[in-house]
Amino acid sequence: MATRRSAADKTPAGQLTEARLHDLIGYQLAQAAIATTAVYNREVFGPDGLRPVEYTLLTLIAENPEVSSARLAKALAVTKPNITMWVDRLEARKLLQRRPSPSDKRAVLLKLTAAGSRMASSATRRLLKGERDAMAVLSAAERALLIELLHKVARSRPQGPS
Amino acid sequence: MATRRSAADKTPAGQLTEARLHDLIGYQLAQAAIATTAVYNREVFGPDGLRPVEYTLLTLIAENPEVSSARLAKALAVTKPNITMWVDRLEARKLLQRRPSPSDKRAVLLKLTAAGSRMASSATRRLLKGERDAMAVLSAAERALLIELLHKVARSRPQGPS
DNA sequence: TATTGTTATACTCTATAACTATA
DNA sequence: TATAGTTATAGAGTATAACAATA
Repeated sequence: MATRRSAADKTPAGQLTEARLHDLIGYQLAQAAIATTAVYNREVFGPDGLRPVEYTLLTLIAENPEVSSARLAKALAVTKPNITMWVDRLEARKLLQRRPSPSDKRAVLLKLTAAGSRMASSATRRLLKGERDAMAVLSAAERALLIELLHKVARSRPQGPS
Repeated sequence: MATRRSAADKTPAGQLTEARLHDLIGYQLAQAAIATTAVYNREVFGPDGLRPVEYTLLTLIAENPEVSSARLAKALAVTKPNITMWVDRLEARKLLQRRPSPSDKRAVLLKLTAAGSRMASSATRRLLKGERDAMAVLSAAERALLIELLHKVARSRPQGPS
């Protein structure tokens, strides 16, 4: 397959031709991420000093109370030491707490503090509004469709016991 | 707006609930990128040792002969010193050449060597096939639609003289 | 034997600041 | 004054290896 080519086949900035990259999902994801990162930096990193990983961790922990580091590492496709480092920082900021698991004495259960919970919620609210405003070219239906298609791509991720 | 929620509202790996992140384009882009990165690593980084930025630079230069570093920096939303470093590496591998611009004595024009051109082309071929195979859940029409929606998101990027 | 989480360490990538040469 | 490109340097983020404790 080949999608329609047009004179608009230029990079959003710099005005370079990118016809050969047009059909590459990986490249187009990276270009789109430049836009969402700008929204993130304005709405969350600026006000709260939260890194994208930190925001994501807070939100996943909020929704999955007492989740373990190991499962978070798998969900985000990063290593365990990396999670340890971010959890250290979030704990130092008193946004979450570590508690020993009663059932498995190796495991550490993670739980947000009230402050962490509040910060995660307000960040989500600002992000949703920020993205909606910045990407007003997308209708509600188009946004929903985009999300579903991105889900399909994400689910194609190799699972494996890695 | 709120898109349909379901029991399938879990991270692809780790099986964590992610309902609050469901509608965030930035998060879903990151999750989708995990899948495309896996394809990239298998199809290009493994065989050719080319980093994603390197592949992108080669391809943009192939399509925009004698492009300048400054325009590439804008297109990829990175700094000029960063481009200098990658161009250094690509030049050391004899995949591209630097030539002084005749019209503007400050500028350096970039041009692929035959080897660089060959590598970029074959990488693109492998990536397109690799993505198509890995993301077979997407029909051709869905892939085309996804690309168009990602384009719309990318075009929402703040332009500015930065 | 495998897994959880941590520490110590090294590497990769990107950015900022300062400089030159030219426009 | 502004821009193109480079150098030098520092910072952010991630990974690998090795370990202790537990399953």
